[in-house]
Order: sequence, then structure tokens, then C-alpha cells
Amino acid sequence: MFRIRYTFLMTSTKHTFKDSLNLPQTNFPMKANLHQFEPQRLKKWEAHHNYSTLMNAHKSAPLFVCHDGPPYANGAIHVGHLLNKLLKDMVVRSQFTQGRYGPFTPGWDCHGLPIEHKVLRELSPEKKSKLSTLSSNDQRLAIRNICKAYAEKHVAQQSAQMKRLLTLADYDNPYLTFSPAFESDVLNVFAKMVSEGIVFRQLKPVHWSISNQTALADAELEYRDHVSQTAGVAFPIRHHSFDTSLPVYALIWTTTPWTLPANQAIAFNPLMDYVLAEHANRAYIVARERVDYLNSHVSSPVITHPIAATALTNLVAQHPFMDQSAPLLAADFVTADDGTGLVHIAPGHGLDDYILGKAHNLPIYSPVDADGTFNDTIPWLTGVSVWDANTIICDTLAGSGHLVFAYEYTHSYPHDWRSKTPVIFRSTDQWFIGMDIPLSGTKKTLRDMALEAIDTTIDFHPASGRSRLRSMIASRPDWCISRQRSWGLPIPAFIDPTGTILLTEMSVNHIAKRIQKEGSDCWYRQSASELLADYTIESDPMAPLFDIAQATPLYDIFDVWFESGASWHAALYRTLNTSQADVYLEGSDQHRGWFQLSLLTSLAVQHKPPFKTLVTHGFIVDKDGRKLSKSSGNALTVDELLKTHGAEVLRWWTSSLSYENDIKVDNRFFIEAGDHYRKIRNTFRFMLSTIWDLPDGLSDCLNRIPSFSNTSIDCYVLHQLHHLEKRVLSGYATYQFQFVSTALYDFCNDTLSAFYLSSIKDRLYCDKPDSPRRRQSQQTLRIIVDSLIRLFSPILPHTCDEIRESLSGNNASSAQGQPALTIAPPDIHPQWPAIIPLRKHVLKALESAKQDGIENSLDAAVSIPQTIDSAFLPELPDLFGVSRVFFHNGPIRINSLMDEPRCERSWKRDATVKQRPNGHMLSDRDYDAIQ
RNA sequence: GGGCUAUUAGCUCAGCUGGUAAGAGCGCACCCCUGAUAAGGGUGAGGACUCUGGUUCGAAUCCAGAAUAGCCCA
Repeated sequence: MFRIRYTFLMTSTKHTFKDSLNLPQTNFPMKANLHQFEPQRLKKWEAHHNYSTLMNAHKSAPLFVCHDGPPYANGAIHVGHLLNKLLKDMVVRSQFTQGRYGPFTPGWDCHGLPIEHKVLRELSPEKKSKLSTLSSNDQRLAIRNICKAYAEKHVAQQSAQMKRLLTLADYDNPYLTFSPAFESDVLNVFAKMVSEGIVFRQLKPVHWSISNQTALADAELEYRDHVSQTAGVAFPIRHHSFDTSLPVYALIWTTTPWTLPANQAIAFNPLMDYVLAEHANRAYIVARERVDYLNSHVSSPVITHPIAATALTNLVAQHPFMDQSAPLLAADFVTADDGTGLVHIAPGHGLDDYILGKAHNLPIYSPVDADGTFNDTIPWLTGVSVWDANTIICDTLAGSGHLVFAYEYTHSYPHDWRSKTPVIFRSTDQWFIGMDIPLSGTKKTLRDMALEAIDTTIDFHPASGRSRLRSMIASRPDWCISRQRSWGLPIPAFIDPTGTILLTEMSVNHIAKRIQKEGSDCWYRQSASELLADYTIESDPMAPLFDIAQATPLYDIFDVWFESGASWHAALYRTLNTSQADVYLEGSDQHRGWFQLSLLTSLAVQHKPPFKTLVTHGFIVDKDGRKLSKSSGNALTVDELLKTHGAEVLRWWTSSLSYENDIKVDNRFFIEAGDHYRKIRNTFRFMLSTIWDLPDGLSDCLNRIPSFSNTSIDCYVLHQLHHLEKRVLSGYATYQFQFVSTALYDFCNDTLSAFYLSSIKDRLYCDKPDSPRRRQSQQTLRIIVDSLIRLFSPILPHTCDEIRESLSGNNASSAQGQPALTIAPPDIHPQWPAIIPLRKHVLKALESAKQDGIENSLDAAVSIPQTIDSAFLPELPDLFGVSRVFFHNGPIRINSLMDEPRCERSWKRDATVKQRPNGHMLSDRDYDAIQ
């Protein structure tokens, strides 16, 4: 009877009291419409001079510098840029959360071959032919002019995209490597390096791009498969004492027959065994381990006789077609991995060859011109390209009987990264920074200083960066800083008719001043005497005997890495008056690039690294972990991602990455990030909707915490919030954004949505509006919201501002730059840690009680063990989502209350429910609330 | 070929210096709520911790090798 009656009441009067409840209300929309509202937010920020306002407000806080590694001003930004910029932005913004001041100046790398190459390729035929009529300096100026416009256009484009990602940076005052101020500062750095005695000019084989007619840096090479014409070549030995009647030959193997005219020696490894291999009435010297290789390339098996490696010392071979000799030299770089174990040495065309040649005073001979053709020192090859020369030389060798075997060989070979054409080694005059020359100041070499800094003073995130950078520094060659192009900063050296070079600290600093005033174009407009007008060579103690009147400027430009590598001075010092950043944050490829070269210039000049910490992130790969191909990359343009997901979702995605490793991108990951974003947004929305009628201000809320009962849910959640703050701050401090975002998400999802908010709904809705219990929860919610937007704002700045506006109106101050609340941890009852697992067990028991017909937990009472402090009793029904909680001796038990009356207002089957004078079944609390 | 790194549920990832039956989110299945509603809540099923050796009383965790993938270099 009872059951039927109360069920009837429930359905018929279910919403009778809806209007008497304190139901949620908010203007904070559930749907974010990020694509629409983020651009509006940007406009608002710009109208309020967001960046400068924020910086001025925090100038007195401790400074933290994240120095921007300049992206190249070329093309639209891609997902890799997005990742890099957003990580930096979180570093910068989270400094404010940690109570610091984090200014950020964006930069762009504007000079260099990629732009020059692109610009020249896009030139119309008319313009090209017009260009060719100009003098070489006017050509350079014209090219530089077009390049500058190109760079400016792309800086503007990229800048707009980066802003659209809601990044906080001084976009009105970026650093650009072509600006006269930057160029001048770079030259000051260079001048100091000149004074340290580590800058030198030397003929040296360098990777040479034939198509672009320039020397290439390591960073400008890419390795691709290449088919080489290889040859086994016999060099007759002039005099020997081997026990054989056959003529003896040194058999070398080369993949570049065109370098044979420049041969100066043959190298062998003194630690390897060699034999005389007899074949077709000749005896070839080869490594014992390479006999099988030789057999595979000659018609009949060879017969071998062992010889001692020492017997090779002092042997001299005759060049097969040049009138010169080739001494046999010991070298440890010779291996038994391929070839014959004897290596043809052309010091003008290979790095190992060059080093060995220098050690033995061999000529650095390189008969190849800049265009890859032979010069007139080899009459029968003059004007022939090196690629064509391969065949001609092999034919010649075959004709003279010196070609033992020949075949085509596919192997990994360096190519020009722009033109994708194979490069060669060619000797030219280049400028170098020496790695192993003691600085005049410190008496230590750059290499030693760098290794010491890596081992002792620099922090690495992740830690593996240390060994990575270390092994690169330990093995890197001297730094070739010169390029033979137009779009760049000139190396300010002069040459006079005697071939004397003028390049001193004073002369460089002098040119730096000129360039600061006039820009580096002046180098191409003026003569040496004009450029050096105010320079008095007599007062320069380092100047050589030099004829300025007869001199001309040299037109090499700097490697762009030298310019960006000096940004700690040319950008950082100029803007912030400090030349050491707290952090440099870039992709792991920058161990070879910007990290390393910035370290070198800084150590040379200021004898300390330009950064305290290096943070590196991995590379973007596709959903299968493969390198992003052009086609898969095009499917995910930043503009498209912004349109479909919004910057906040992209920012959340970035925060959730384990960025140290490869980063897989696929649309579904952004969709997932969007789901997370909505979940967080809704949690905020609900909290906002429950505190709309809270009259008190925030400071009052914080002051009231100590008066909260230590068994109250509010006290517990504030305690959890305190721990969240601590965890988030430590995560931000160590750049562990994934840890931060997981902690924030779990707090919103578990601690708030599933636990706290579910538990306090009843009191928020059904208590009298100003009941102390309801007000206490509202104040708690207000504190939570305020704390959370401070923790979230480095990741979701727009949404946090939205929340602020919802709380305090459209003129609310921005949520950005606010330090964490760091609330004082309230004392909680010592049994709270037992309450949480108890709740889990109760929920499980309720789940199994569904089989017994108790589907709605408000139809249930729970009996729990008596071990819990009775002070918890008022909170437990809400915590478990049931109508009543009892203590008893025994395990958790669920009792049905379906036979008990149900409050028509709160839907709880409370013990106080009875029929009231208004005819409705209501609990004491609810009856009181509607009076 | 060398340096650095990664490989844990369908997917994305935690798992610190080796120690009771391997964790989370998403997804999936089932259920509740309909007074957060193009929301919210609960329960559950999913794993030879890439492979092969080794060290150890004990290894996802340390060592060696292999495979696959990424970055850098030759």
C-alpha cells in the first residue's frame, strides 16, 4: 500500500517544487565557439595592450627568460611550429603562475640560402635577364632587396598565425636577423671572437653545392641514395723489396674517380694485415680482409702472400696518369669495412684526406672550379664537369691498363638540402671558428669549454640531451662560417693587392657601427676606403701592413647559424639587458643547430653558456609513428586545425603530450583533446552556475577556511585543491606539462565532477539560499574557481578570461599573469583517507543492489562499520548519494527505503519526511526552506 | 656505419632509485539520472609490459644483443 502510494506521489508531483529550488544559472555558454570567440578575445587583448600591460604590472617580480629560437621566415607555420610555440608559451605564462616575470620577444631568422634560392627560382625570365646585366654588387643588392621583402612578408604571416594561437609575446617588437641593430650586434660578437684569436681563413675542402655555387654547412646537407661510378685502380709501386717477380701495384678503391687527378697519396691502416694478391701476372697490395671482395670483382681467384703492414711504410707509388708520385701513408681512419684497405688520398677533396695531407705537408690541390668543372691545370679535362669526368677517367685508366674493376654503386651520399643535387668536396678559401685553438683570454679551447659547460653547468630536459650534445661537441669539426651568397650579413674582411687580409677586432667593430646606421647594404655600395673612412689603421695594434686605398671588400657572408647563434647578445641583451636565458626550448634537431652554435659563440665571448637549461621536444610524426610526409602534412594545416578545433583545444592537446619523444598527430587526437576541453569547460560552467547568488567577495572566502569543520566535504576538497596547486606548480617548474594537464583534468573530472559537485548538489539546490551550509560550499566553489583559473591560464588563457568575465562582468581584469592562489591547507579529519575507499565500496555495493530493485541510490540507506567517527554522519548521505547512513557492526549493507516516504522537493527518503499543512510530503529541511 | 631516444590494455600515455595479484584517460559494454541535459553519475570487460639472452631470491623496471620507428651525424 505504502509503496504504491508514494510512487504515485512521486510521479504526479515530481516538479511541484522546482521553482522553490536554487537551481543553477549562468551566462557562461556550454558551447565554446572557439573559432568565433578567440579572434574577438585577441582583438580585446590588443585593444588593452595586453602584453605591455601585463609586463609592466609584473616588472618587479623575479625575471625568468625563455629566449625564442628564431624560426625561419619562410612559408606558413606547420604543426611543428605550433608545438614549439605553444610549449614556449606555456613556459612563459606559467612563470607568472609561479610568481615571476616572464617577458618574451619573438624572433625570426631572415637571412640565408633557402629564401635566396626560393626568390631566384620565382624570378621571371625578364627580371632574370635584367639582373644579369647589372654589376655583381648591384646584382647582390637587387637580390637582397627581393629577399628582404620576402622575409618581411613571411614574418608578418607567421606572426599572425602565432598570435592566433593565443601566445603571449611582444609581437610589436620582434627581433629580425636582418635588422641593422641585430646585424651590428652580431658583428660585435664576431669582433670579440676575432680578438680571441679563434677566427681564421684557410683553404679547406668543404661541402660544395655545384648548383648553388656555395659552400654548405653541415646543417644544409641531407643524405640520400646516390649511384656512384666506382673504380678499383692500380698504382704501380716504384721500388720495393717484396719476394715476387711480378710487378707490384697498390690497389685503391674510390667512389669518386674524378678526384684521381688530385691524388697526392695512398693511405693504409698500420693495424691491419695486408697481402700480395696475384692476378693476371700482377701482384696487388690489398688488405687480407678484403681479398674476398677483390675476388668478387675479378675474373679468376687471386693467390695471396702475406706481407707485414710495416713493409708498406716508405713505399711510393706512381700516379697512373699524372706525372707525380703517391707515397703510402699510415692512417687510422682506413677500415676493412669496404674497398681494398688502401685509400686514395686527395687532400683538396676530402676531410680525412685534408687532415692527413696537412700532417704530411702534401699540396691541398683542387683543380675544380666553382661550377664543378675542371680548370686549366688539367688540359685534357678543362671545362668537363666532375660527373662527366668519372667516365672519361675510367676510360683512360682502362686504356692504360690501370683499371682493375669498375661498377656502379648505390650508397648514402650528401646532397644539397635545397636543390637536392649531390655535393662534392672542393677546396676554397673559407672563414673558420677553430674548435681547438686556445682562446687568448681563457687559454682553453672552445671544445674544452663547451664540454665542461655541458658536464657541469647546463641542465637538460630531458636528461638525454646532455650526452647527445656532448658527443656532438666532442666530434664536431671547425665551424665554417662563410658562405658565397648575397642574402646575409657580410663578413667584414678586406683584401689588398698583395693578398693581405684586414680583419681585426677594431676593424670589425668599426664596420658594425656603419652597419648599425646604414644597414648591411652599405657593404655592397661602398669601396673599402669609404667603408673604412673613420678607421685609423695606425691606431689598430692588430692591423697588418695593409693598403686600404688599393683594397677591396670580400663578399663572403656569414653562415646564418652564426647570426641566430649570437641572438643571446643581439636580441636578448638588447631587449632585457641580460645575456643568459633561463631556458632555450627547441626541437631535438637543435642540438646540432641553434643550441650548439649559440653555446659556442657565447662561450667564446662571455665564457659562459647563453642558457641555464635546455628543453627539447621531439618531432611530429603521423599516426603510425612515421615521418610526416608532404601529403600527410598538408592534411593538417594550422589554419585548418584552428578552424575545426580552436586554439584552446590545440593548446590543451599540446599540454597533454609527452613532448620529449616523437609526437603522433592525427585528427582523432585533436578530437579527443576537444572532448577533454568540453569536459573541463562544463565543470567550470556548473561551478559558475552554482555561485551566481554568492554575495561575498573572494578575500572573505579565504579568511573563512579555518572555520570549516574538518569533516566537511568543503574542507576535504580544499585540502585536495591545495595538493593540486602544489603538484601543478612543481610540474610547471620542471616543464612537465603533461603531468600538469593530467593533474588538472583528473581534479576536474574525479575530485570535482564525480565527487565534490555530486555530493553538494543537494545542499546547493535545496537548502535555504543563505543557509550556512550552502554558503560554505559556495565559498568553497568560489575559491576553487579562482584557484583553477590561475592554474589553467597558462594552458587555456581565453577560457580563463571567459570565466573571469562570467564571474565579474565584461570589464573584469584578465585572468592572465595571476600567480597561483596557494591556499593555506586546511586541517582535515584524520579519517578522510579512509572515507574515500569506503565510498568506493559503497558505490560497488549500490551497483550490486540494483539487482535487488534499488536502482536509484536515493531509495537506499547504507549501513557502514562503526569504525568511522560519528562526526562524519551529517556528510555521509550526500557523499554516498543515498538518503540515509547508519553505523552497525558488520560489512557494508544496502537497505531499501522504498517503503518510506519520499520528500517531494529533495526526492530524498529522509527520516523527517511527513505530510505538511500544505498537503505535501516534505522533510524538515525542505519544509523549512519554502517557508 | 656512429650518437641520442622510443617500443606497457583498441588508442594516447603514467609506472621515481628492481619487491605484495601492472595504473589512468579516451574508446567500448551494461546501468542510473533527467533539478549540470547536444550535460551528469555508476559498474565492468580489455595487457605474452616488442623479441632473445643475462644479472638477481625477485625485472615492465638493470645489462647485452635483435627488430621496428624518430632526430642528428658520416
